[in-house]
Amino acid sequence: MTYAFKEIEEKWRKIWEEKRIFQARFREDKPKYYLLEMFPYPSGKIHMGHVRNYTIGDVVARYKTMQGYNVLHPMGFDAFGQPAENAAIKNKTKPDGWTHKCIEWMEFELKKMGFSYDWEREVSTCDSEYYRWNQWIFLKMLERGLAYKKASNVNWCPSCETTLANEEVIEGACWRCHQKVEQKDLEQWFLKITDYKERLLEDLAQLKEWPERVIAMQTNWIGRSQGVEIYFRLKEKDATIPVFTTRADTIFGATYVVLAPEHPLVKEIIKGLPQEKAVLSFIEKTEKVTKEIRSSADVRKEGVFTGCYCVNPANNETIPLWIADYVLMEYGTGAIMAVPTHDQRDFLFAKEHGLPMRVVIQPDGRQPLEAGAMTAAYEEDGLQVNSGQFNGLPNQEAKLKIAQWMEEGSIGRIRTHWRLRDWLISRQRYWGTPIPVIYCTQCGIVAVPYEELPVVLPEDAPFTGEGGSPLKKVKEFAETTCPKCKAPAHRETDTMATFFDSSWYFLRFCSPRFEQGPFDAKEAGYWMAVDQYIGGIEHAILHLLYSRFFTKFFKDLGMVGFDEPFTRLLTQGMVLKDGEVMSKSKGNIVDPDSIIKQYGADTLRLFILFAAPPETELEWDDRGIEGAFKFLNRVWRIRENLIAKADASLSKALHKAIKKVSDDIDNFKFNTAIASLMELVNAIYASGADKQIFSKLIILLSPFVPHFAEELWQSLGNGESVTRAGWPQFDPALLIEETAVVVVQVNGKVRSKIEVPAHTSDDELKRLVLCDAKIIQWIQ
RNA sequence: GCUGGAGUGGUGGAAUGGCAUACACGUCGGUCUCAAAAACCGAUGGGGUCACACCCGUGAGGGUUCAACUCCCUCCUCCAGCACCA
Repeated sequence: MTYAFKEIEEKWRKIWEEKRIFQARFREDKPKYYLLEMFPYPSGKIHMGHVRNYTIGDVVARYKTMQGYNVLHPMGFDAFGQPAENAAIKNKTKPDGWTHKCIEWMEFELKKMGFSYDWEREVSTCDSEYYRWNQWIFLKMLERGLAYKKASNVNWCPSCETTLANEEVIEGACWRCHQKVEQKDLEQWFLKITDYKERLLEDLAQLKEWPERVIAMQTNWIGRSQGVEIYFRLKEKDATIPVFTTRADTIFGATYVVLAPEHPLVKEIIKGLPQEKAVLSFIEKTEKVTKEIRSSADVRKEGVFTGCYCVNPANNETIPLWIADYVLMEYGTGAIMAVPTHDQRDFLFAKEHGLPMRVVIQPDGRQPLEAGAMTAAYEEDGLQVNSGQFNGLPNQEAKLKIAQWMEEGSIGRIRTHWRLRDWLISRQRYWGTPIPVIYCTQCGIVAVPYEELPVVLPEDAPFTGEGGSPLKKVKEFAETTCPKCKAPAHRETDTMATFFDSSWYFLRFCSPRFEQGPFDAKEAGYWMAVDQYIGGIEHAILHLLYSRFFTKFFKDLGMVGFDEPFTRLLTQGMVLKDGEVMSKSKGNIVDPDSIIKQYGADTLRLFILFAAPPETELEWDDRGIEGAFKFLNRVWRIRENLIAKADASLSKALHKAIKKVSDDIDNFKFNTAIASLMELVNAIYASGADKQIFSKLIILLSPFVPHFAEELWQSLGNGESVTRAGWPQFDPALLIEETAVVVVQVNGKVRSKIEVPAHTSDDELKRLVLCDAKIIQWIQ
């Protein structure tokens, strides 16, 4: 017989809901704990990734509650976005209806897992009561010059028919549909995240409880690099080319300068030169080649001589000016000084085109380099040569000295360069937050007045799936009057990127029905920061960087008093089947719902926690789920075999387990926490448990398998819900062993084990060891 | 190329520098049963032995240490992120 999980789970879920047992109240007198899992996109069905993410969070939430914390554990939906729109096009429905149906169904599925959410705080980003605050935040940014519109070359996904932020382009493809991203010149809305680059970088140091790799990824993404901007004057022209370099120490080895084909100066300086035609045709040729092909490593470096010369400001040498496709307009100044001897790319280019080379750094104590004989650039450290007054210095030292020297002589400037670009937020799509701006022929760009928010997304829009924002075609929406001069005007018809919505939802959860602002500063002051955030690694840059940016913005507005929104971060691993990510196309999906039907939610929760540590990938295993189910039944049967008074040794085993489970949950080692409970259960099978010990076991199990634990807890007559039971304390006295097994090694090899009383003195121990028969034969 | 992480039984995975392989799956054996399933008990890294003893063993090779999966050095392989970033 197996336990009746279906009835049990339904029964307790209903009772918990009726008693509003997970409701979080603003109580400044109590220590708080804000536990948050990344809210889902309402696709309609939950998958194993959700189950894993939310089960991990639920264990911690329940554990912290039982420890006496006032826990905030909310849930909501990241409900704007393209899938709803695509579904609408396909099924000829409305995104709104489709989304709400999905939310309803997903809520139902999440509830079946027994997660301890305070559903009264639920928010959906597609509700105007939520997105009006997106608009409010946007206007605040507009006021401060942090939101601006500019024409530029932007990422364009041809299949989603919309622009994309840099962060949304993964290996040259759209993060959502994996189509190749193109470049387009468009006028778009940007957020000036670059104003916060220093703080976004520096404050990473505060995030001591974030995974290192996320810190590393963000550091890379922000991409600070320290160097010098050096000015190369053109010969016989009135122009100067600034180049950026991190290797000022190699300036005396710069034997030519290279511009990116798109460099604005190019067309101007080649005018009338014999090379003009060749240069123009080269530019045309590179334009056709996509960015992706250009940046692949094995492509030959192509280029062309401009016919112009410039002057190396360090040694006043006249050097040629080239154009090459390996120089990128979007990094640095779009121009480089080429040092073929000490940069591998320059080396290849110089070899290809027969350009001069000069060694300026010699390896210390090794065979000196000779430019003509080199087969690769020498990029390591060494001593300066051919470098005027800097000869003989170690290059790292020279790097600083040369930089200072150039600043003093006004031939260069010490500069810091950043990789981070401003965040492109306009999307040519319908299902998102309307950007609250009006265009007036008289007044230009006019903000929608705060009192007119929200700018509501019209319910009806034509979804043909053919080009352009659907909102453009909704006259009642697009046509309006200017708030300033009352003349006819039209609205912005682009909507905001959905990452805008999710950049502050954690603040909304603190006071989800607040009407005077995006959140109540007082309540947010109590609940924030999020003590523990849990979600997928795919947001390591995107969502996590944007949320950090928003938080700093709110701090500047005086709305919050902290710099960072998420104190501790856990990124959970993916759920695999047969070594591959579960996906429809591979047909290897295990549907959580079918597992719940067969074994119950508790078994699913237990398996997913036990099978692997949370940060690593988890291989789905049907036999493993069977094992989890068997374990629960094994626990279940203890109740029928309780004895009057358990052996003292069992009490010790229990206290050991209490310590182990507590420590392990604190450190997210759910798999070993469960293993220690299995050991305790094995001990109970060996010696028999009494009601008191069994009750404690149930408390320890309850964060993992809450329905199961609640049923046993109450059937033992323990009264009030196990969720209110209080986390057990272990008695340190019981953890002290009376005897210890001493392992005796001779020359590093285990030769004997002897059991001695706990406080045996060293001398006594030595004596015992030396007369141990097994040891004697090894110490001759 | 740079950055981060990983490599342990047949499998998922444990191990503050101190008994490598906890716990589970699988397999084998036993109890119960006419039988099977379930349940319960036990065995289970490799070599070796009737059985012990003993030897080998945490990707490879060195090193530190009385003692290394763990620390240091040099490699290899795999995963992830970024990448003609000047």
